[in-house]
Amino acid sequence: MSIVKAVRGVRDLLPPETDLWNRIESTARNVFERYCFGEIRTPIFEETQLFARGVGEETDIVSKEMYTFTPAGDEGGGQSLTLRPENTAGVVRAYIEHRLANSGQLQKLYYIGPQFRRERPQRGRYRQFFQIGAEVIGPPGSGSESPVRDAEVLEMLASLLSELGIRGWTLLLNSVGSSSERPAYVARLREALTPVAGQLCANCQRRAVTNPLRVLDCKTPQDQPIIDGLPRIWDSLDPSSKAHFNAVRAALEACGVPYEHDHRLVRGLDYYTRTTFEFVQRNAAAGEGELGAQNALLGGGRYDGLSEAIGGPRAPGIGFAIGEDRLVLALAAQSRAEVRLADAYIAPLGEALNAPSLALARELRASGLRVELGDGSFRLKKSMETANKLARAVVILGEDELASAMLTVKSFATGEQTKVSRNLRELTAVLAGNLQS
RNA sequence: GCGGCUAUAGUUCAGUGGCAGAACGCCGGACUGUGGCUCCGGAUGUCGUGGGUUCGACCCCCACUAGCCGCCCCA
Repeated sequence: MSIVKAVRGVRDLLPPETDLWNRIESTARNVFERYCFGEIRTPIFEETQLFARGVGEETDIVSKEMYTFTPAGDEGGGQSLTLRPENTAGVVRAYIEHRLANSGQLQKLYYIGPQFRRERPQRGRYRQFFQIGAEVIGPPGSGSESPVRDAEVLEMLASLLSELGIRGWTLLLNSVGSSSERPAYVARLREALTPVAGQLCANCQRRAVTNPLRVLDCKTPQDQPIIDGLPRIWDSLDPSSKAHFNAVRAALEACGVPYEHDHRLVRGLDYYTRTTFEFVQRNAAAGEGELGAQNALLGGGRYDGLSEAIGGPRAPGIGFAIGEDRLVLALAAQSRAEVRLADAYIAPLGEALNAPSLALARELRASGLRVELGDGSFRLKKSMETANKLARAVVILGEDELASAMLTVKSFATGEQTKVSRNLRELTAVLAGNLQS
């Protein structure tokens, strides 16, 4: 019989790597708290409609990457459901459904959780992947349209990456204009491409027809002079979009967050308007290669029309999604995960000492120490070997110790062995002292 | 979805058409109450799965599966 394995593109996360995941998540929660965001948890699947209308029917995500299924039977049978490929649409759906607009206030929400896309897996890209994201959304009049919200979110991200210890990131910033400016630009771009498309690489010849914006992403060196000569989206923006963008820049400069205005940054989701951004790690010295072709650590932007697209009231907003898998890759390259040693390993000498040893472990653990418990069937030598692998100190509990109420404690750091009375206060003092040395 | 590379011990990897290997890790050894370093010994295994060629396949061929790299796209 063949062994059942995890399906393609998904994986198990095991200790000690999960320590790193937990550290990333608690750092993110901590930062979000300081910016007064609250956590939202939306369902892992939604009506397929939500993504079709929110993310965009023509995007790759919706047209070919979704896990869509139709449950058979009972109530609501036949309804098409989809594992969420991203979380912004779900958050905005919840915003509408719970009438959060009625508070009149800005809503600041963050989420951490798995997302699902059926893409070809490779380094830094999985079919179940984890995103840490946040959204700032609110009705007109709540200030959700203000460029200071964009800048605040970007500044928060810069702080988060810095607190996580991510080095060598670059913030790429652009404006894709409003939902009316962008189609006008695409038309101009298409027109400009027509005479020169024949000189571009094969990829771009296809893109020029299917998705002209993507031509701007081309990395083929020979194409660069031609692409540089194409019209810039900036020149298609109206004065208010330009003013918005300039205000974001001014605020970033005021707080010292470095960025690059990347005229070519276009993003794949239909709902983006005005500000779009990515934080990429492409500096060789900071470990490029760890992320492979997936050098985007996070991406996001403004989505002033999303709520209306899925049937809600006008509710401009801005948000981002961090690829947690990629943060882990970037951080793992900087420091290898290590198994954390226990503060003490209790070694019972003989099975009769198992019970009193568990009682001792309970007390030490209750007082906050990390304690491993041995097994009385082990010989002392084996207990010592095991203890040395797992803990900083060993507490020996044999017949002598039981009779005298004096435990034997040996530090692996110093090699010193002492007798300590079986007293929680004294024991914890000795073990805590050992952690210092 | 398309293209390229890869799959051997728990891990990282050698290997040859004719007995399956190294390092690390693991277990054991004097010692029925003492770890780390060293020494000695041991097991590592359906050589990814299924077919085919051959007297004989871990090796050659085909298919499948998975991983990695790239494309597309994205976090």
